[in-house]
Amino acid sequence: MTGNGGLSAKERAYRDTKARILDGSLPGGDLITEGQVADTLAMSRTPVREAFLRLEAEGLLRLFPKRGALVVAVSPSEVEAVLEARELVEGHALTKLCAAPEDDRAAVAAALHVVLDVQREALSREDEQAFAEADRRFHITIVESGRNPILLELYASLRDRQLRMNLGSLERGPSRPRAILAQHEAIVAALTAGDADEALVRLRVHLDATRVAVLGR
Amino acid sequence: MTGNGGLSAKERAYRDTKARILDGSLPGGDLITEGQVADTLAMSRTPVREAFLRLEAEGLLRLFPKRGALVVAVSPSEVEAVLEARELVEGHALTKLCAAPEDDRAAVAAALHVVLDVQREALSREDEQAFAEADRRFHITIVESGRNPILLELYASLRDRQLRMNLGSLERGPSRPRAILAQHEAIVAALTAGDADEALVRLRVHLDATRVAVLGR
DNA sequence: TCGGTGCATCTTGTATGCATCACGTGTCCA
DNA sequence: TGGACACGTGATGCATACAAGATGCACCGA
Repeated sequence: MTGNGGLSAKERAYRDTKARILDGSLPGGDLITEGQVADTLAMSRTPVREAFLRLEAEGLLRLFPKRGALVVAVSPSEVEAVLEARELVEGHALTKLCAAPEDDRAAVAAALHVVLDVQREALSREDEQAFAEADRRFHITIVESGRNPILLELYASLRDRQLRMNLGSLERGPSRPRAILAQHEAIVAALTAGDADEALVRLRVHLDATRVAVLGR
Repeated sequence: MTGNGGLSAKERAYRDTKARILDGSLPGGDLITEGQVADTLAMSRTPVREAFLRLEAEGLLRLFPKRGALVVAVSPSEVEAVLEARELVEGHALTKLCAAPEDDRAAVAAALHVVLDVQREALSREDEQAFAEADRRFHITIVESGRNPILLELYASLRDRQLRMNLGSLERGPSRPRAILAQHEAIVAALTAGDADEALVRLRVHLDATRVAVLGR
């Protein structure tokens, strides 16, 4: 054991850089270099380079040959694209679930109720971190129920971009978490009833609210 | 100009390896190494390494630390996942299109008719290559009409995997191209009529036929 | 003053060397 | 006979060195 926590240098470079992009300490539009990151993390450029390639594939960086790496800024059109893709993937999972045997639906609904309990508790404690994590868990649970690895992976990348979008979110008052929770509950209610159309409507309401919170329209 | 066609070594490694995976000369289950490919292409391991990482992200390779890279075999469940995702993405574009202004729909339909002409002509010449290219063009055109870069990129990766699936395709008789063409025509007809439900049905028929051709069921 | 040119500098692209790790094999001992 | 273990082999992981492109700026000439 090297004592570094078992993480490879590549993995450290990837996670650290990604975290800094997602939490906003590397703002969109910034031009960063392999050398900078390598120095910061006390490693050579090689693993950093591989991390950059991966981040480019995820759409968080844009690499310019011999120039550097641009932290991609979230544009309104990207927000729209992300939300459209999310609606498609999550909606598909919900539809599939409503057409599935009662037992499957009940199992997922039960899992979602657990997540909602956690989220409610986080809200009462005003623990933003835990609330966001539960939010993530909620949506992932829905998509996972679709049992399609390709769509699940796409969704993971969509959630990452969503995180960044939320940073510049306009609406950040205390009423928003409550609204989110209510929207989640409505989705689960429709799902429990096996009403696919209603579930899709509720999902759309939820994502529309997200768009308004992020874009202001 | 360096005379190498303007392609970086990384790009050559990526394209060459990908091509060899897609055309079957590197069959699924094979274990390849960075060194082999580097020697073959007369370059160092570094660019090959980056190509491997990219291919892993696309789901064509699976990297085993300190062991090598496994060319992933297409499993029946992957076929199902790809086709499900294709139906979702293409169907979404079709739905969107049917809800769009008449002019937009007509423009896409016109583009599709052009592609179909090419495909018909390829069929009459029995030019498999051209037929497959037109097939690709047909579906890409549909997805492009959705104007969502995220979904379009996902779709491109789906098509790549589809290519490999077709290699092991069971049904390869002369009747299959004709059937494909007819299915395409049916989709365009529904689209021209602006009938979203019908278009979705026709799409499903087409993809079901693909599944049967690949999996035999 | 203005536009072109050459250079300093910064960055990535690629090659190479070494350390490390995983696995197969053969040996030794109970 | 069978299992543990040391070791050889081959692969990757990472560091480092060097090559080459891109940029910005000082400098120069008209």
